[in-house]
Amino acid sequence: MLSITSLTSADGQLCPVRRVLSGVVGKWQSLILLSLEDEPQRFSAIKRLIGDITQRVLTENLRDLERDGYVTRTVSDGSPVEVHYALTALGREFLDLFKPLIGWAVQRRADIEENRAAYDRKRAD
Amino acid sequence: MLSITSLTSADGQLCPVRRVLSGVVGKWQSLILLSLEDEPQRFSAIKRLIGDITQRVLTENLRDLERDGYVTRTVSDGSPVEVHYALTALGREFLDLFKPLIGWAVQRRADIEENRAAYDRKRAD
DNA sequence: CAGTATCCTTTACGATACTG
DNA sequence: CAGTATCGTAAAGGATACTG
Repeated sequence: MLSITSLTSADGQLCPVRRVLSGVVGKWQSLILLSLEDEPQRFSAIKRLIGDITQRVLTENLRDLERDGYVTRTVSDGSPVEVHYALTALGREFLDLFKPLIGWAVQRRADIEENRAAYDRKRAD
Repeated sequence: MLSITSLTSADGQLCPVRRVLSGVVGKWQSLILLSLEDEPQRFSAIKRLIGDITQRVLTENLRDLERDGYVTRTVSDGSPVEVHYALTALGREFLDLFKPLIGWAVQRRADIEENRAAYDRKRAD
């Protein structure tokens, strides 16, 4: 049963399942995982692929993703160092479920924008 | 092609596709849509089903969901008024793609919590 | 009942400078 | 190169009181 009761919590904390989801569907996390889909990438490559993310925020998000087990972090000794990030099986599992959602957003984007515009036109009267 | 390039933007704005996703995978939106899955609900029923959401935030989120076309809002004349919210086809489409993600989070939750704990143990040395 | 209105706090994020 | 450290801002959300 995937009812809403499995996601609600009385106290001020997110229930564990919501905490899992919020750790991965946020503004940056899914984008970072997507940047690793084809092959492992170095820190600077991820940053370049995403474009509009600051170093600080990327570091922060990568740490959280590593902590939860979505990516691995590998440091090669040398100077300057190279740090490679790669998807784990868990990260790939998530991506496989999330990508259909991206496809849907691409398909439906125009409809949603039209809905929004229509709603705003009505309210403007 | 569902590459990352379809989601990145050079300027400070979210690209349109990311804007769509951010409007629906946030902290409350998916939960609200889930509360409407079986049948339309009144405002107070949604609030009760979710539990930890304030009236202000629920109102705000419902408006945005209505604006984008995920839910309809129907006011019955009477006193006091009854307001019913219901899923649209668009809202249902989203839920159909999002629910597998919830199922996955339920399955994987324990693993992820263990990853987190293991990571924190390492860092504690 | 279904909201508004106000105020306040927290969290995420951006910008920038610095470092092994 | 891959971060850390600091500072500042803006948006989301919580608490509470009020209303047609």
